[in-house]
Order: sequence, then C-alpha cells, then structure tokens
Amino acid sequence: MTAPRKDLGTDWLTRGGLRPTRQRLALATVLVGDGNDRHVTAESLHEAVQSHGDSVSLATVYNTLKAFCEAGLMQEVTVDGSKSYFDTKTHDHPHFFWEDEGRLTDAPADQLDIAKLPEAPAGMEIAKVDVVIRLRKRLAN
Amino acid sequence: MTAPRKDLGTDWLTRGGLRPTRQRLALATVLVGDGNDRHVTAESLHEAVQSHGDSVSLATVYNTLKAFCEAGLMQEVTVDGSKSYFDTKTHDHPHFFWEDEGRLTDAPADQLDIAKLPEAPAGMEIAKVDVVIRLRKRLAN
DNA sequence: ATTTCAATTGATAATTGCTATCTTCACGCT
DNA sequence: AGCGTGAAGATAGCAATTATCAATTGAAAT
Repeated sequence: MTAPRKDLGTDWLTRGGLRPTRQRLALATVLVGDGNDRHVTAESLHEAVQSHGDSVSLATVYNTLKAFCEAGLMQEVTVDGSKSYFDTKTHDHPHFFWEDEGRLTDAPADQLDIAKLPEAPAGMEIAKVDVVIRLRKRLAN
Repeated sequence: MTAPRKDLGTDWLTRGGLRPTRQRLALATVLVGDGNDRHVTAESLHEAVQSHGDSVSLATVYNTLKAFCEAGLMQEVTVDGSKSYFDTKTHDHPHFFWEDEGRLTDAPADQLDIAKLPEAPAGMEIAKVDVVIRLRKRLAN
C-alpha cells in the first residue's frame, strides 16, 4: 500500500514550509497526489481541481502556484509567450513542448548530453539552461 | 563602400516577398540596415524607429513583426512570459537571456555542442530546439 | 499620367492572462 | 472562547497583444 493521496500532498506542503490549508491541500493533491510529476497552467490546474470535486478560486490558484514556486516545490517553465507553465519537477531537465496541443511534458534527461556550453560573459553566471524541444506532428513521408 | 542602409532593408523585404512600404522599410532599416542581427520586442522596436526619425504606429509594429516572422525573415524567441522577443537571425542557435535587464543576445553557436538529444515521440518530429542560457550577475566570491 | 483595387496602415476597442486590493475567513495559539 | 496573523477570493486593474474597420497607399493596368 502506498501512502494515500492526501498524505503525499500534506508532506509536500510541509516540505515547502507552507500551511496546509484546504485549498493548498486540494491543489497539492491534484499536483502530486499520485507521486507523479505534472505540468500545468493556472487555467488547467483550476479545471483539474474543479473536476476533482474541490473548489478553489482562480485568484488563489495563481497565488498558490507562485507560492509553490517560491517555496521551491515547483518551477515555472517558459515555453509559450501567452501562458505560464509550471512543473512539479524542480531540477534542471529538458522538456518536450507539443505545439499543436500546447502541452508540456518532460523529455528523458538521460538522453540529453550537452558536451559543450557557451561560457557566461564576464561578470555573469549561468542561472539556468532551458532546453525546450518543440514537437509537431510528423508530416507524412 | 557597403550598401546603404535603405538598400539592405529593401533587399531584405524583397527576399521575404513583402511590399516595401514606408513603414516596413523604416522597420527593416532599423532591424538590418547595418547588416547586424538584432533582438527586439515590439515596444523596443517601436522606440528605436521613433528615435531614428520615422513614425510607425505600435499596431503596425506588431503586425509587421508577425509578417516578418511568417515571411521567414525573423523568428520569435520565447524567453519571458510577459513579452515577446524577435530575432533577425533565423537559424537555430542558442541565446543568452540577461534576466536582470530583460535583454536577449546571441550565444556563440560554435561553443554549443549537443552530443545527444532525446528522440521525438512516435508520430512527432522535432520542429526546433530552443536553448536559452539564463544569466544573472555573478555573486561576489 | 490616371484609374483601379487589393494590400496596408493605424486609431481605437477589445481580449487575455495575470496581479493588486481589500474585506472576510480560517488556523493555531493561549 | 477569544485573538492575531496568514490565507482566500471577489473584483478591479493592468500590460501586452490582437481585432476592427475606415482611410490611405502602392503597383499594375489602362
């Protein structure tokens, strides 16, 4: 038996030093309740919570996603100019972006090997390296 | 003697199959008139054209940037959720994003070597691989 | 050169995704 | 039970972008 959904969510919130309120727990449960990583937008998470039977306002979804990021529980991934995506996997790893569907998923990190990377210009340091592999439906061949 | 600014702009527009109107020529001149590549936002390009002495409405800057992208003369680079960046260099290459200033520049492509890349999932193909190296001021050490 | 007509421009309204404000509410403590 | 602070959420606000559409322009045909 694995830990029930809610406990995973509670642990996760505690790890981030966040008070486990009803709303946060509802969001956490949807996000990590099954132990898997997830990629969401504010909108998609809002819908997911609704259909899970909980009610959280959209404003709170935005606030809470930001809080989760600041607590180091999630990270924002920039792949589309018009929407923000959030990822529960917080270490550096490549992404697939399915352009047709506007969907974001993880790409297998062990299949990416950057042999050489430009150095940071003087006085600067590299904060993060984003690798986004943009996918489209293969044309018939 | 190199070709004057305007001619470079006209050639560039012709290459994209776009009618060289006054506005497009003004934008093209600012963008590629000196033969160098440039990274702009709608806003920054609008200002640049103004201070070059031409007048182009902001709406037209937006429309024209889109037209330039569709014509293959520029490409959009997604590095920031709140603004769109456009690049006159259209082939795949890495970018530096200076987070403090919100500025985008090219990173030396010859110093990037991706030895292994995840394969596209079944039925998909890789449209583009974005590599964004996010920079911040180096902390004192 | 003048006519013609679709392409282009741009002032403005509208939309979108997100953030700020602020009142009410809930949690944990005494 | 009462208190104080953090949290929630309805709503207003905001910034970037897109849509609308009448007036203008430019290139081709006459």
